[in-house]
Amino acid sequence: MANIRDVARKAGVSVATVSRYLNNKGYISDDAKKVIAQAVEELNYQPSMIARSLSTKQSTFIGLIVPDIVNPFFPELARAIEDVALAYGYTVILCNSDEKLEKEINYVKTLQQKYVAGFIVATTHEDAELYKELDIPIVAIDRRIHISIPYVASDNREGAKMGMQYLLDAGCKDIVFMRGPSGLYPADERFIGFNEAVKGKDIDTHIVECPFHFDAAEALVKKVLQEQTIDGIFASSDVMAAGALKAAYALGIQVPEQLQIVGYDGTMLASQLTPGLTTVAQDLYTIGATAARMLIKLIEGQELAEREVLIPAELLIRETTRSDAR
Amino acid sequence: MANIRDVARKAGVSVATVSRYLNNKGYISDDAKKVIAQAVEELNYQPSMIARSLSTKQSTFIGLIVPDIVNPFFPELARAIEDVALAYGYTVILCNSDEKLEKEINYVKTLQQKYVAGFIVATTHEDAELYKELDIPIVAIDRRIHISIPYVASDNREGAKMGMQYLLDAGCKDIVFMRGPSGLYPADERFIGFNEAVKGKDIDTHIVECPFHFDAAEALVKKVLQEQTIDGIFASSDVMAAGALKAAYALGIQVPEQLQIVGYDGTMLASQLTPGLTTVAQDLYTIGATAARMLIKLIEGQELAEREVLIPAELLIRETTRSDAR
DNA sequence: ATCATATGTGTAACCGGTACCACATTCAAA
DNA sequence: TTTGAATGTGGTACCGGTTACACATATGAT
Repeated sequence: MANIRDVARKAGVSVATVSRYLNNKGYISDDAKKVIAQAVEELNYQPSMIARSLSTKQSTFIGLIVPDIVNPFFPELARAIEDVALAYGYTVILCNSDEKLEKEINYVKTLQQKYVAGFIVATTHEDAELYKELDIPIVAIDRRIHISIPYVASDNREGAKMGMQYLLDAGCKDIVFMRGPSGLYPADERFIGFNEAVKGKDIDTHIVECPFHFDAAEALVKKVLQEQTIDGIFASSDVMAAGALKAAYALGIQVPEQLQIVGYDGTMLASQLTPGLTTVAQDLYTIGATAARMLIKLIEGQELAEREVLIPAELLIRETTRSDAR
Repeated sequence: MANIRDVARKAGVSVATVSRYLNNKGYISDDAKKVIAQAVEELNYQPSMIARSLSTKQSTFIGLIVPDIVNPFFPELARAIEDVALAYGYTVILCNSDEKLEKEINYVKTLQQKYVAGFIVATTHEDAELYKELDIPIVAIDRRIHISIPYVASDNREGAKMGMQYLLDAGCKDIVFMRGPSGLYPADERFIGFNEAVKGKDIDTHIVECPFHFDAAEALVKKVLQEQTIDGIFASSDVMAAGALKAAYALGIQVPEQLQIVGYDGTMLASQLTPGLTTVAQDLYTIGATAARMLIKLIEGQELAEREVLIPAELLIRETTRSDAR
């Protein structure tokens, strides 16, 4: 592969001029531009990002740390991030932390050595010292890290309120709220939203805490449904809701006739389930794209208009709830 | 951040000695080792991968190109690849080609500039000149590129045969086979396996071609079910099967009582559906891990024992088929 | 005693860019 | 005419590693 000196030689100019041309920086005559463009073309020259990185101590890599790539929530986010990163000339490095802090730390270290330009992080471990002390740009996504770190997520509180309100309107009187792990910011927010919707209403609610995993949710709901009669479940994620649906099915409970279910997230999974899952949809694409744009701004030294952005959620009504009940 | 010269100075040796120490290469006295280790420790030194890459023209990045990250099949593969890459000190760069050749080409170019060490590719565009001409290691996964390029996938032919056989054993007489896009290697292979299972049997079969997308599958199956009576569907992917399930549900057709469905892939989706989807499970983790190990061998200049490996598939029997029919 | 080989270390060129600084030239304002 | 800013270009040190080569010493074989 040709290097910048080859181009300079062929074009009959200095490497400095070629470099200026490539970076659109400083003064260059039209003549020089033409002759360099020609040489670049003929040699099929592509600048080495590695050399550039070494020299500038910058790179066009973005590290994306997610806790569980198999959870459909994260690939949808990743897709959006990837899209805008590509548009701005950045490349995304995928890191699956498996919800282990240790792996997160390991990744951050490794990627620093490789000069990543910034991180987008969905961490399980809030308030992690790790990130606060890093001197490269970071944007937190879905899960907040620290007030000092820019954050983008959906409006979990309003979303949960909306989902719960819908279940109430649908006539449910005996509702299980499956909350996510306590201490996890979005899970806590959704819980607050749920409480706001329920306050003052004359209904029975049961709170259960559940990790964002299918199997755990299924087992938990099965147990709950065996112990008491319930006519509504509001799950804090689509995966959980899928587990709930499966549990109801196993017990011969009809959805939505006997039991209505609302999920959260708005992933593909929700639409692919049978019956289709009514869910509070986060605008995953917008969240991911916004986070990516914010990070790139940060990387390029621009100011952020807002350090915290909440994207409104939207209720997607499908078949696990009864619209006729309204 | 400290560099190698700082370490050398602190340890009172030359940079060459430090480099040798770091790479475990050439002769080094125990004294030198000790004093360098000390200096590395004190300075919290971490070698720059960028500088190393520039010098050696190698890197520890692996490019992973997938056609659709939102399809649950690929994240599960990615997870495995990522796991073994990490274990060997490599980092995975995620590229979502959106099934567009143009994006694939763009990625390959970009990553070459960044000196990726190799690619793992699931391409939609077989026989792509692009890859044949690349002079860095490549492993094809799921979808074959060219005989010259190492390939790992599940044994699609046997898998399809097994799935179809099961549907036959379950008593289905009127079966729709939803094949994937023709020309796509795994789709063609599964079709062959299907034919092998069906040959000489006295049953009606209907072949429909369908992309690996939920919506298309749902619409197609709905149409088919309205036009004729069917008692079995063998779908070429779990996502397709989910669409079929949804279509049956919409038409009030009971699964598995009136209609039995078998999927293909063995993704999480299959287990999360209600009823649970009987499916021919590819060992996604093994496939991904094997591909990653092969690529790393190639990168490190070792010979491959086999250039083509097929991982056996396994039938996962769940609730969209009737075991009692056997 | 001599020579070959193994062991150990340092110097400096090189990888492919960037960017500081020096040096020309042109052109308009003073 | 002088001055100085704007425009245009080149030389070269530097980023932080690797490694070929030179050189020194110890060890063992002949």
